[in-house]
Amino acid sequence: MESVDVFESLLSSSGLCNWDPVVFDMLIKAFLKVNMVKDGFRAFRKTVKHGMYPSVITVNCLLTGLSKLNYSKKCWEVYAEMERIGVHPNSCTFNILTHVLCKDEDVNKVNEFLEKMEEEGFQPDIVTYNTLVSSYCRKGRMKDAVHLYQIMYIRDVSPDLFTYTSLINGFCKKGNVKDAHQLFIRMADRGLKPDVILYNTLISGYCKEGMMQEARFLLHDMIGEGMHPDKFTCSVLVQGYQKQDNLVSAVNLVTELQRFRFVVSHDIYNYLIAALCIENRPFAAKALIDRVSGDRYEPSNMVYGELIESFCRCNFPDEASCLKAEMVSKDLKPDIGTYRAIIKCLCKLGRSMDANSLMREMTDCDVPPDIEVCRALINGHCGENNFCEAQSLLSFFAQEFKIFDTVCYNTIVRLLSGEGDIAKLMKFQDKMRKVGFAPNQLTCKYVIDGLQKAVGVHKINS
DNA sequence: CTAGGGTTAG
Repeated sequence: MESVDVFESLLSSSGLCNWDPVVFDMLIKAFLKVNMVKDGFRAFRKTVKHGMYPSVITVNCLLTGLSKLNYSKKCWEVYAEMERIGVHPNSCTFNILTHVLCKDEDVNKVNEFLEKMEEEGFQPDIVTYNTLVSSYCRKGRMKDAVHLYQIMYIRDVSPDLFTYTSLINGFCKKGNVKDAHQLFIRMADRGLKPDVILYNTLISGYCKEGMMQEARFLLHDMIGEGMHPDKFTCSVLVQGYQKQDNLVSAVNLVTELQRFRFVVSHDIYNYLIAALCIENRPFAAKALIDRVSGDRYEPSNMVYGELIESFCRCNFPDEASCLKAEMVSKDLKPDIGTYRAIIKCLCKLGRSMDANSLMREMTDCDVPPDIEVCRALINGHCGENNFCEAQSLLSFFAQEFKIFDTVCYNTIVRLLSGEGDIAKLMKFQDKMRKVGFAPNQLTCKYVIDGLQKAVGVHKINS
């Protein structure tokens, strides 16, 4: 839609000045540069329709864009079009299309295509070989991959880091870290220096096999070589430790990397903090936050929530409240789950009055309480023999928030019945009816129990 | 300087 406008306006304004058809070439490239592949494709078609020829480089950019979106069919359309209008493909074109064929798992077609490429006078180069090797590796066809790797030496196209990364990754994926490492050593013998991606690949292989010591050794090796472990390195190692339920080592690793001032993604911090919270180790989680918060890391709303809930599960409501206050001071809005956790925890620990004020705070912040909050408070007050507060909360929740918790209602009825004060019971019943509570079977049973108790009748049936 | 090839895993 937009490309039509841009193309047409470019076309219409070209009459007003000296212009060069290269502007349309640039337009296509510009679309692709900002990842507007479809617009680039449309602009390409229109350019051709108006009898102009985009450059090979531009067509190659277009093919790359289409290939990345897996629009294979469109790639071949473009290729046919360039033959038709006489834009000669070059080695990049062939490599891009080889990649397309490899992705589509068309092995026979790949060979056919390579023959055609040679007919047109292009020898497969390092990129062509790497594309093929990586394709074999991805499909787990290591024998074919290694065979091609040997052919590269024969044809005097020396394998490079890309080749080795594909092969090492291929072996690792098969669980064959030994061969992967051997290749790594051979590569070094041939004078190639592994880069971060290559280290990551092998480290990931070891992590997948649970060989964390080897993985860690490689990490130190790469640091010793002056390389900077990246997010990828960190995430692979953390996941490796996690797979062995070794959260402590994962946390230690991350703090070590952070001390070295290497990039640790905030996702990793979030992940580890969440994991510690789930394992009910809120103090460790809090310590991790404190240690890394200098690292431009700020816990999100969700992380705070998880931490607070973890403290609550472990019966540390004051630590939880403190964090909640910290959230508020940072203009983060605690959600219902956070409030609910602290309220439940306080009630469980016999501090229902403290929970009350928290409930007031949440309603002041326009976070309406839910039935769980209602139930926790009422049960809490009942447990602390504060029936009065329980009763007033029951009607408060009903009136203000339309929460009618029959379970709580019946609990109070049962307790009042147990006290044997019929007048009080009836007064309560009456009040509750007015705010909208309807008694059910269980309510009636409790009321009858209360009456019997009051008049001293012993139960006949138990 | 210039387009094309290599790393996790959900």
